[in-house]
Parts: sequence; structure tokens; C-alpha cells
Amino acid sequence: MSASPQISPTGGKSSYLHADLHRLLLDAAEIELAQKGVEKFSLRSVAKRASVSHGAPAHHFGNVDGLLTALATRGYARFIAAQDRRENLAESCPRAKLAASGLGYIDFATAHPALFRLMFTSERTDKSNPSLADAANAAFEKLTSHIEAIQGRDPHRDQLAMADVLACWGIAHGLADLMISGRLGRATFLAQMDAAERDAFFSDIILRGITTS
Amino acid sequence: MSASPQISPTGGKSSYLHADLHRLLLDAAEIELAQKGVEKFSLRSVAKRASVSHGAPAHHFGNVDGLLTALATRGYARFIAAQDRRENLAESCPRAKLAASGLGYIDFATAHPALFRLMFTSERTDKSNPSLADAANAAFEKLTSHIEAIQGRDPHRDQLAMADVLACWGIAHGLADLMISGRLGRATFLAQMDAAERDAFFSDIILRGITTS
DNA sequence: ACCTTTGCTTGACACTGTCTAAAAGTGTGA
DNA sequence: TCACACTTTTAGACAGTGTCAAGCAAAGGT
Repeated sequence: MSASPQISPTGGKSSYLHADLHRLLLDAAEIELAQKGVEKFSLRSVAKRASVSHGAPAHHFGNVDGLLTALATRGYARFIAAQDRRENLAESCPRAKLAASGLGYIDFATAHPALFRLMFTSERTDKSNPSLADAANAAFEKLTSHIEAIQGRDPHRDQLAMADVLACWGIAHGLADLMISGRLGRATFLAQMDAAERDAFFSDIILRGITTS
Repeated sequence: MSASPQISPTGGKSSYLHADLHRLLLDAAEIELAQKGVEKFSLRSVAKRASVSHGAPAHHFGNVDGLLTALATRGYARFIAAQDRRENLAESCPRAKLAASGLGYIDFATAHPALFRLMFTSERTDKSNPSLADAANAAFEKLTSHIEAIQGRDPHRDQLAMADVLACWGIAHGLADLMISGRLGRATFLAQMDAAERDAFFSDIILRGITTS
């Protein structure tokens, strides 16, 4: 009996009916995802972590994709929280808020790379799932509202404003993705910067996405 | 006997020794990848496509990751070719060349989404493989030379020029990645544009990455 | 007390990648 | 022509995977 990888609140004793196995499985799945990545994620391994039988997860989430979809949905909440955290530290200027939001975007990706990949590039989530779609939409609306605050035009109605949205989104997303795949290591000076310098560096790049007419 | 998914040049008759099973397997693997994606890629399915036994691929590539690594390496050649194609159509102005290169970046991603994912975000390729590293490096150097042509400074020696590299790379990569995950569908006007309009739209965004001091 | 519903376990199945031994083919030297 | 070394490919076994169907254990309502 290895006692390490269990997170059952009952101490691993596998009581027949858990208080909230749904959440317990989600937590176990998140650890599994973080440790193994999307591509080596195993449902049976998640069940082991939660000290339940290999068939238990299916009852709550249907199948693997269902579990991953739920995980991605919860991930969006944390994603938005990471951006909020940065925004609250920023000056009240709309441009500073946008840059901060982008830094939060990158924060989240580097802190939870596997979850980020699951949310944005995996094909194992059910994108037609309403909860997931709503969560993803909330993240998108956060961005559009930043642009609207800066440009004074609703991106949903103004093509130029929407171009700014896509530009800023593309930059933040691209930097985050390249970052967690280790490709920004080519810019050696990045590693030598302290946190504040790096933030300033990325902020500058993110703000290139908006046009100053 | 289903006769459809075989690409053996001998007509599926599975002669014992193939002329060039190495290449045959790569071609089969590329089809498999395109049809199923990285996450559902199956080695045994590749072997079936090539009409050989399930153990044959291992002899040529060691294991699945070896095959995927070889596939990614070949992918970079096509990736660069896609950019070259765009550059040759562009005006000779350095900025136009850069924008064209970015469009080629997006061309490749939309034409070969699964291969693009394998190259840039999968963890199943061996990034320490020299051939793969060289191929990836060649793609990166193409970008830096574009920036150098524009700014007149070597990004490897100048931090401001490298910032432009990362900015442009981030934009092109981010747009490409968001594109193939279907997220740019929110900008409905994009779908209504013809090819030339879309190119101009993306070019404008890509060029926001470089600073005009 | 019984019955129904839900939660979870158990066993089976087809499929996966990898390992091994053996077979099939190729080439060389006598 | 034969014998030998060598590479290429096959075929079988193995542990691991996700999913499904059947059954058991607990909870709640009547």
C-alpha cells in the first residue's frame, strides 16, 4: 500500500459513499493532469488517486472527455481569477488594465501549463458543452470590455475595435503558448530579468495590439 | 479485406521487403495524424495503413515518440516552404516580406492543424533530437532575419530587436493557434471576407509587432 | 418492512505501445 | 552452390488503457 498519492479526506480508507466524490475526482484529476499532461492523462490513475474503483469516474462524468471538459470549465474560473488578480494590482488606466489582464493570461499559463493546454488546444473537451462554452465566453468578454474601455467602441459592433481584440488576444495567447513550450528560452535575456522587468517587457508587447489612431 | 486505407506502392500486396518502408511509414503516419489528431494517433493504425505488421514501425523509429518526432521534423520543412511561398508573392519591401511570412505561418497551421499542433504544442516529440532542433531553429532564424532586415539590428545582439521578434512571433503563433481551435469564429466578419481582405487584415495585425521608432 | 433510485464495484472486452523470439529475406565469401 | 552473418519483418505475449454491462451496497420514500 503506497500511501502517498491519495487525497481522500477519509484518509484513503475508501468509505463506500463519499461525501462529495464529484469534487474529489475533479481535484484528483487536476493533479493527474498537472503531473502527466493532457496526452498521458489516465482515467484509471485518477480513480486510484481518489481511492475509488476504476469505473467510478464514468458514473459522474460519463467518460474521460466528460471529466476533462469539467476540468477545463473549472479551469476558466481560475483563468479569469488570475487575470483579476493582476488587474487589481494595476493602475486604473484602461490600458494598464488591459496589459495587466494579459500578464494574468501568461501567469495562468505558466502556473498551470497542462490545464491551459487542455482549455485551449486539446480536442478532448466537448466544446458544445454549455457550461464550458459559457466559461470560455466570460473570458472573451473580459477582453472585449477592456478594448471597449480603451477605444470607446464595442468590438461586437465595430470591426476596428475587434481587430484590436484579436491582436491583443493573439499576442497574449501566442506568448503564453510559446512560453510554456519552452520556446522563449531563445531570448536569453528574459531569464536574466527580474519579475518587474519581465512584466514591463511583456506589457509593452501586449499593448502593441491596440491601435493609437 | 477493406481495400481503402492502404497506401502501399505495391498495391497493398505487402511484399515482404519494401523499397522504402521508412518513407512509407512516414506518409502513412502523416495521414493518420491528419485524420485522427495527435491525441488519438495510433501506431498500430499507422502500421495497418502501410500494410505491415504492428511491430514494424518500432524498428525504424524506436517507438511512437520517435515516429512523431520524425514527422514533426519533416513538418518544419513544409512549414518553412509555406512561408517561402507567401514571401515570393510579396513585394520586396522588408515589412511586406515579414507580413507574408506570417501569413504563411497561418496558412500552414490551417492547412495542417494536427501537424502544427504536433510541432508546437505536443509533448510527445523529442525536443532534444538534433534534426528536430535544427529544423525548428531554421524556422526561428527565418523570422529573426526578417526583423533584422527591417530594423537593421541583429536580434541576437539587440534586445529591442528581439522584442520585435517575440512580438511578431507571438502574434502569428497566437492567431494561428486560435484560428485552428475555432476561436476566431467569434469575429463573424472574418468569415465574410474574401481571401485578399483576410490577408490584409492579418497583415495589419502582424505588423503591429514591430516598433516604428 | 419493502421497493426504487442512486452510487459504486467488479469483471469483461477491445484496443493501445512495447518487448521478445523467431522467421524471412539479402548479401558475402568460399 | 552452399554456409554464414546480417538486417528487416512478423507474430505472440504482456501490462496498461477506456468503456460497457451486471451486480452489490447504501439511502430515502412509502
